Order: sequence, then C-alpha cells, then structure tokens
Amino acid sequence: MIRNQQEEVQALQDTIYVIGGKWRLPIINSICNGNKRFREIERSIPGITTRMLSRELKDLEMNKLITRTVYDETPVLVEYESTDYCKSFGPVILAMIAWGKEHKKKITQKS
Amino acid sequence: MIRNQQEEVQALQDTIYVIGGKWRLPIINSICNGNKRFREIERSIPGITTRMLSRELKDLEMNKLITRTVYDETPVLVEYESTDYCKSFGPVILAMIAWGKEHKKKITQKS
DNA sequence: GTAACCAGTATAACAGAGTATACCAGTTAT
DNA sequence: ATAACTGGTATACTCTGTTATACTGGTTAC
Repeated sequence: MIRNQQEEVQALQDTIYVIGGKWRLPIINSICNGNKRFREIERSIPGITTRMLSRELKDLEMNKLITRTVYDETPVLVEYESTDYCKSFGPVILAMIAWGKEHKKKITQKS
Repeated sequence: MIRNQQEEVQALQDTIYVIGGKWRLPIINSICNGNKRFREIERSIPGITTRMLSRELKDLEMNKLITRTVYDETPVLVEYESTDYCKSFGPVILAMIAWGKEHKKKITQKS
C-alpha cells in the first residue's frame, strides 16, 4: 500500500506551507468576502499589523492565490482580489472549517 | 453573504494549529501507513529528530489523533496507532495532497 | 495648516518552532 | 563485555514567524 509516499508528503507540506501560519487563512477569508483595499482588509482582521498583512499579501500574490492591481488614479488605488485558483481551494477550506468545529467539540469533551 | 465568519476563521485556525508545522502531517502519514514503533516512525521520516518526534507525538495524542499504548512486557513495548478520528481527516489530507501537487505545477510554470 | 486618510516600509525586539548533540535505563545479540 | 537496539529526556542553540512602534509621501477634508 506504499504508493508515492515521499511525493505525497512533499505535496502535503507544500500545501501547509502555503496556507499555514496565523494570518493566511483569515486574509484569504477576508478577501473572498469582498474586501479589496489594504486598510479595509486590515480593519476586517482584528489584531493583525500592517507589517504582517503586507508580508502575507506578497506571499499570497507570489503563490497566485490573490492578484494585486494598481490603478494609477490620482490617489493611488490598490485592489486585492482572490483568483479562481484561490477559489479552487474552497472545498479544502470548507472541509477544514467543518473539521475544526468538530475537533473543538471533541477536545473539550470531558474525558 | 457574511455568515458566522468569526467562528469559521476560528475553526480554520484550530485545524491549521492541529496539523500545522513541519512534521505533523509526515508523522500522521507514517502512522497511517502502518508504522507503530517509535524508532520505526523515526526512521521512516528523514530528517526528524527524536526530540521533535517525541513532542509531536504527545501533541497528536492530546488531540486524539493517535493513541499510545504501552505493553508492559519485559522489553517495554510502545505502540502508536491512528484513531478513527484521524482517519476522518483523510478526505482533507487527500484534497491537500492533490492541491499541493497542482500548486507545484502552477508555481513552477514560466510566467 | 493641520488632521486624517491611503498604501505601505523600517527597525528592533520577542517567542516559539525547529536543530544539534549528548545522554539515560533497560534489553538483546555476539 | 561490548555493541547495538529500545523509548525516549536534557541542554543549548538557531532561526523565523510575529509583535510593537514609528515613520514616509502623497491626497483629501475642515
């Protein structure tokens, strides 16, 4: 039953690496919920600092999960948007939400 | 369209917290593939140290993803096994593997 | 003009994840 | 008896994710 284990573990670690950390998912979530502007996203995520948001947005853009568009209007306007690719991650995210909820119940049960 | 966002983000972060980090998934994977003994698991994961394996196994046990059974035979025998609960995470893991593979292709494409 | 917004960057410090290396008590194999 | 196995623990270090705080240059509102 040992298929291409090495490769699968690598793929798993890649996925974890892309969406891991404290802020990635909340940011993705915020953008998927329609927030486009930097400050708008910042305000929607309690506790995040501009530094972290800035860094994470760059990583997410590099990984093609979001796009960053600069509109060269008089007050420079920047918009972040989730890609279709990001949305392709939807099922995994939903599964993780469901699992997280069940998990909390399970762990807080009296032993 | 804003459902219980706060709660969902929390659930997401819980899930990430449980399976995040460099070694959790490889360990789960190893145990699910039939490795039961400490040194056996250790050898199956290139690069891991006994310290990390020890710590992660404790966390995974606390989160009820694996069981630790001590058989009080003459050479003390310890067996780790994945729980049904851990297996319930299977679909998410498979989705993550698939996503990770696709992602690698996507990112390494010429831009 | 000064206060508040925009989209960030700079610098420094902290805390926890991860690494490196050695060691322990006990058992089995030669 | 000496080496190699078992299932780990101890100590010390590095490294990076995260925080805290301040600041920039430009625009708009009062």
